[in-house]
Amino acid sequence: MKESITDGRSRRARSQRKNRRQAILEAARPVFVDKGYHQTHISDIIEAAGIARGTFYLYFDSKAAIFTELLDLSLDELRSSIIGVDQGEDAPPMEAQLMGTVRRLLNTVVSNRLLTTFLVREAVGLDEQIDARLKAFYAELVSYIRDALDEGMKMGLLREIDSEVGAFCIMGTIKQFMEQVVMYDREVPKEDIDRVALGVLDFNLRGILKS
Amino acid sequence: MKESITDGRSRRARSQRKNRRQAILEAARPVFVDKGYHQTHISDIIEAAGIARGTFYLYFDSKAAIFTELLDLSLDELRSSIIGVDQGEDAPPMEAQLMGTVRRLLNTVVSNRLLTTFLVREAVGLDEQIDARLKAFYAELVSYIRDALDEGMKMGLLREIDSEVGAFCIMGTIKQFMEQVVMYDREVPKEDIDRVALGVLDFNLRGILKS
Amino acid sequence: MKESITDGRSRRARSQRKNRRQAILEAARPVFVDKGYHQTHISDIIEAAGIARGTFYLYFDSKAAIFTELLDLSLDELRSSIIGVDQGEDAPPMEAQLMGTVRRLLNTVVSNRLLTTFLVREAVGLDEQIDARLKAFYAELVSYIRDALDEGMKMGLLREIDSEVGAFCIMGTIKQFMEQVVMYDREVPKEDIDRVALGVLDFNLRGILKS
Amino acid sequence: MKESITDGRSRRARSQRKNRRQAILEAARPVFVDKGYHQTHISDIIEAAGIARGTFYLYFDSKAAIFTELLDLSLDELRSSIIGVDQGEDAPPMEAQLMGTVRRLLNTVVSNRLLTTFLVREAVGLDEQIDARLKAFYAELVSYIRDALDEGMKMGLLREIDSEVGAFCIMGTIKQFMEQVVMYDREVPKEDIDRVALGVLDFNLRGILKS
DNA sequence: TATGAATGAGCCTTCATTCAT
DNA sequence: AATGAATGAAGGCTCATTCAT
Repeated sequence: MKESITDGRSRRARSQRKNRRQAILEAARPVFVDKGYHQTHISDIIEAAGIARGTFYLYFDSKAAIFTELLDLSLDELRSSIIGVDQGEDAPPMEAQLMGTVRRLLNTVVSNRLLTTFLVREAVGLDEQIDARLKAFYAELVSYIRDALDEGMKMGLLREIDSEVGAFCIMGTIKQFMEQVVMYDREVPKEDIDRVALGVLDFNLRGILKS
Repeated sequence: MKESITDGRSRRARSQRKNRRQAILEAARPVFVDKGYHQTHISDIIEAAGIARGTFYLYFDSKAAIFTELLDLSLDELRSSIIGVDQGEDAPPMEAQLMGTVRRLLNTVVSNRLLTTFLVREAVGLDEQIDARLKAFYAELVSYIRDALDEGMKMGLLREIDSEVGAFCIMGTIKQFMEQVVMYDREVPKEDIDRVALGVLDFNLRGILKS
Repeated sequence: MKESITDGRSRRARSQRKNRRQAILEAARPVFVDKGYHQTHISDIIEAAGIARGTFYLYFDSKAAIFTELLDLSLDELRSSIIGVDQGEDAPPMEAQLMGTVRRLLNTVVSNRLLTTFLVREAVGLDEQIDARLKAFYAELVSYIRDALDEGMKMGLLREIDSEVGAFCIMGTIKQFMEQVVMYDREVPKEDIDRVALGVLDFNLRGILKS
Repeated sequence: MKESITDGRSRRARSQRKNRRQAILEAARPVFVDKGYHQTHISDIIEAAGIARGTFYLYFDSKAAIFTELLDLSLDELRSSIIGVDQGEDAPPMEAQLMGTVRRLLNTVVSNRLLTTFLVREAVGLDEQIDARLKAFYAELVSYIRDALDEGMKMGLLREIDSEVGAFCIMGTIKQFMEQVVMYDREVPKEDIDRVALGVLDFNLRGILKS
């Protein structure tokens, strides 16, 4: 009896469940962003989500769990805004491609300030697992950049530099940009982003030295 | 009467008092570095320092207070390793001077890993005051770099770039370096530092582009 | 939706909540009476109430809060045993009326020794707020008595005395009686109360002087 | 050698010691009065006395000890202002004598507000020993009054009342007066005291009833 | 599935007292 | 006798998590 009608029900249920999870996640995000991990209490989350205390634990194992999940989501979003630069590696000139990546990245950062905040503000020390996550993400990014640099050198487009060092320098400029965005949380006009993106790109490409 | 005996006594007392403070400070530093602010309990500190609970509060007002002091010390150390580059602005060639600064900075970072960890790991969200401290420090640094860039441009040594953007890009490469150092907390040989410092400098000066 | 289910549930919840509060209050009262404010620890209260530490803070903000509430309750009980003397001011002879009040008051005091103890033992100095509460209560009482005296004088029933002074003298005899009751915490037989009440009344009415 | 000169020294020493004790006591009194027992910390006392922490414990065993001593002093002062009424029991008319006592008592109270505060404000619950002290004092006072009443009745000067009840009623009016004095800690002019003392006496003697 | 009352481990801080100098 | 640094027991309160309904 119960089983017979389960199909429709459980579908709905499952979908509802997903929605609930999603809703809680979305409700929690700005809270975490606003108050930081430690200052965000379960009370804040359930209040923001409009659910009861117990309900929260129906969908998430712990405070750390929801935070980690949120972090992962953020990382994925950011990741996907970068990856894809490789696609169509054949034709477009190197510089244009890089410019595209940087611009895309910065735009993602700006339009997802909440997301970015995690990566910048909640850096390390919360939880072993979270630490590892972030570390891995950045390592991945650096590795990705390094490969791109190696490729560029092989193609004769780039100077012969220590690609490891170059990669994390680039990583550094990007992170710093993210931090700026997070810190001055005013609205940033599109053209400003472009100007800065261009500046960052220019810096990374040519450095500061004349000629 | 009180004053007459006090001289010798209080001198000793004051000196001892300073020593105690210093000792507690030094004992607390690695604990904070190791476990992070939140996971460090007063118990850990007093155990490390070999003092009683109450003694701690004889020298520091609170956990936040000792942490802030430690942070300030770190900031000062780092600051003093940077500032001073301007001195003798007349003769030494720009590049050499910059190289000196970068090398000095990186060396400071490496040889004070504990110190560096604060600046990188405990970034934000602990305490309004601590946040402000860090923010101010980095702002100061960026401002310092920007001035140097403006000067360099005026002297015709540097390309005409957005000095604001350039400054925080450089800041970013430095911070990233610091992070690397902190994360992989193996011993780093001097020559490696030099290699990387050179790499970072090279990156900042010439970027990655050929020619 | 939330509201629709809430009706029945929350009613029960609210009622239970009230019960819990009440239970804690009742459990705390004898503890406070027995050990005094400062010697009563949260541990004592929760032990007496048979609840967990956190539960206490679910219902009361602090130790001071529950004490204040208990005090207020006591004051109210006592107040209500006094006020009402005015009612039916037309017929009953002054003396009988007063006798009634005094008897009622003393009876309240005796049958609520716990209550009385607060007013006598925890006098002052615990907390600004608590102090103010007590002061206000006694001021109110004195004022009430003074008005009654003034009325009595106007009606020609009482000697012309300084009603202010008279009022606090009466207040004093009452408080002293309360103190006696609290101090010798043996059971007091009804007839004793009556005897003493009569004695107090007699004293207040006629003083000690012959004729 | 040491012993030979000890006479003079130890005399001076003993005298100094006495002075120190006295000085600390006097310094502590207003602090206790101002802040109450619990809010007065050893720090406050030694600061007021201008001595070192350890020195305090050279003269007093504990916080409770100095408080108790201060209390005893106060009680003695008050006691001595009352007792003495008996002296010259032969001639002076009862009323005059009583009036004298009351006036003397009230004056003592007013001119020793610090002293009085102890008896009123720090009433009970601090310490078993202190409690007992106060209880004993008041019991003694009541007993003294009761005896006087009994005497007065035997002499045919007073109405036949329950001397026990009468005694504590009188005690109550006195205590209430003390409280008033303590609570409104403005300066009270001599003539006011007299007026009130007269009022209190009048009340105690004749009550409130006409004729 | 949802609720929210209950739990209790854990932590920071205070302050009377001791004791080496 | 005087000092004041050191001690450590003790207590109020928080908050993530559980569980009966």
